[in-house]
Amino acid sequence: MNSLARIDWIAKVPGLDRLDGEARALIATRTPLVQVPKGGHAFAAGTECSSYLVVVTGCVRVQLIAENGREIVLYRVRSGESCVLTTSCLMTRAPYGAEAIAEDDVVAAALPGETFRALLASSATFRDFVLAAYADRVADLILTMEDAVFHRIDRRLARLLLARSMAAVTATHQELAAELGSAREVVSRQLKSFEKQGLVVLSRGRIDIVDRARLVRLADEAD
Amino acid sequence: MNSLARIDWIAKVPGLDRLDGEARALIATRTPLVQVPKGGHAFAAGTECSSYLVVVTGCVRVQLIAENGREIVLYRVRSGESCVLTTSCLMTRAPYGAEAIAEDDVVAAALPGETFRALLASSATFRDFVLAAYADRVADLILTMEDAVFHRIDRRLARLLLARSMAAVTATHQELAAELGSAREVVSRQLKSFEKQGLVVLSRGRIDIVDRARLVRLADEAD
DNA sequence: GGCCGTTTGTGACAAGGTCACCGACGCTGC
DNA sequence: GCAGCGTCGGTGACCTTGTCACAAACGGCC
Repeated sequence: MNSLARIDWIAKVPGLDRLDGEARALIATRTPLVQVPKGGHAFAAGTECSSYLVVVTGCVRVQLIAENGREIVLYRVRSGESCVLTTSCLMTRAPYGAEAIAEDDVVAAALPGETFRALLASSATFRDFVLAAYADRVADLILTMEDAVFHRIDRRLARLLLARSMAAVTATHQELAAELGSAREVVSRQLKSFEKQGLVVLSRGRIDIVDRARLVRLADEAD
Repeated sequence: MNSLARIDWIAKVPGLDRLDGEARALIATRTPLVQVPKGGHAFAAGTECSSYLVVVTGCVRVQLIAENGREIVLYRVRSGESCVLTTSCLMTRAPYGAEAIAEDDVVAAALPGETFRALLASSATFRDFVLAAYADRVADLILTMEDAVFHRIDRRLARLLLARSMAAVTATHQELAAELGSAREVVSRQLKSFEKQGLVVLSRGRIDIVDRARLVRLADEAD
């Protein structure tokens, strides 16, 4: 971590690189970098939740989990993005069933509360950064909501496959279902149907897309 | 409006009343109060969207609308709350299908962009206000999402009826369906079933709750 | 009363979620 | 090789929810 802190990581983080010099200096001196190993919970019980987290490298997946085990992915937090959920979580004390899970080994900057407040007071560029982060998250949430509540599962699955692949997707049906907030059986059936239509070829843990054009047409159909 | 502006409305708005004197003075002098009549769109096309809106009196309903006409209510904005969606909308330019509709005659304070930025720079209490507003909205969104994606319609409807009523709810089945993001027929069927179980009595535009205790039990059942 | 728009009821069907259970695959250790 | 085991995928039955088409009931208003 020390070796990481010594190089100017701030310049390499999209968003943070646009901060003014003073803010960057403050962050560089006052902000510990924390690491979360792949699969680890980024802000589950126990983590000190009193800081404003900005992802430096890696990707964090934020998802809802129901009591019966069903899941849905709300959004992902990547380099230069901030998990505003953490902050909201602190401020409102509402314990919703959301989890943040590291999809790779993640390095994040953890701005302590006082540093966060000091930066907000002193730096216009930092304020813009924070507000933009919130705006993006809210937009993500609403898009996810719209998709989950209004759209058919076949379109959503088609879009997910397209978004995830060059030619093939490496994922279990269970993982795809959790992404969409659906059930494994539903995804399995839908994929079988795609296979019958000649859109994909299925094998264990892997979906090969053989007719991308038609899959795109399916994904784009109005509804 | 002038007569409204002359009295110290700020003191009466929850949240804003905790701002420091300087911030209150700035808001009082620089912020026009705008009115939206009942049923009007609070930030649809045409409204100057470049300001930060805080509701003074009345209630604004924010909802998603699908192409096929289905709707779902995301959250409501009441006195002292801010529709951060507006701000997000500005910043990200993502045109999602969200609408804000006045449920009563609404009066809102429209902080112009420069005033908003000036207050953020000068007032710690204002910053807290804005961040808290965001946090609340995000929490609302996530709770709504959890409910819509994971929970059964009978529980959700029961809870909605309970939340809306002392003894009776005045609403059409269509309105209840739009609140929940479901379809009118589904709500009608469900209400009929409630009636058969002796929980409610139905009449046109009105649902009378006759066995509140059992309705509560239904709403609280795990699932 | 008759007309008209709104609200509610209903049956048939499609889509999606749940449950139970099985079989197929891939790995590990022998 | 192969036996055992855990994960992954397939399937049928059934239930809930959403969609469609239409009809009946209600409440105002001439």
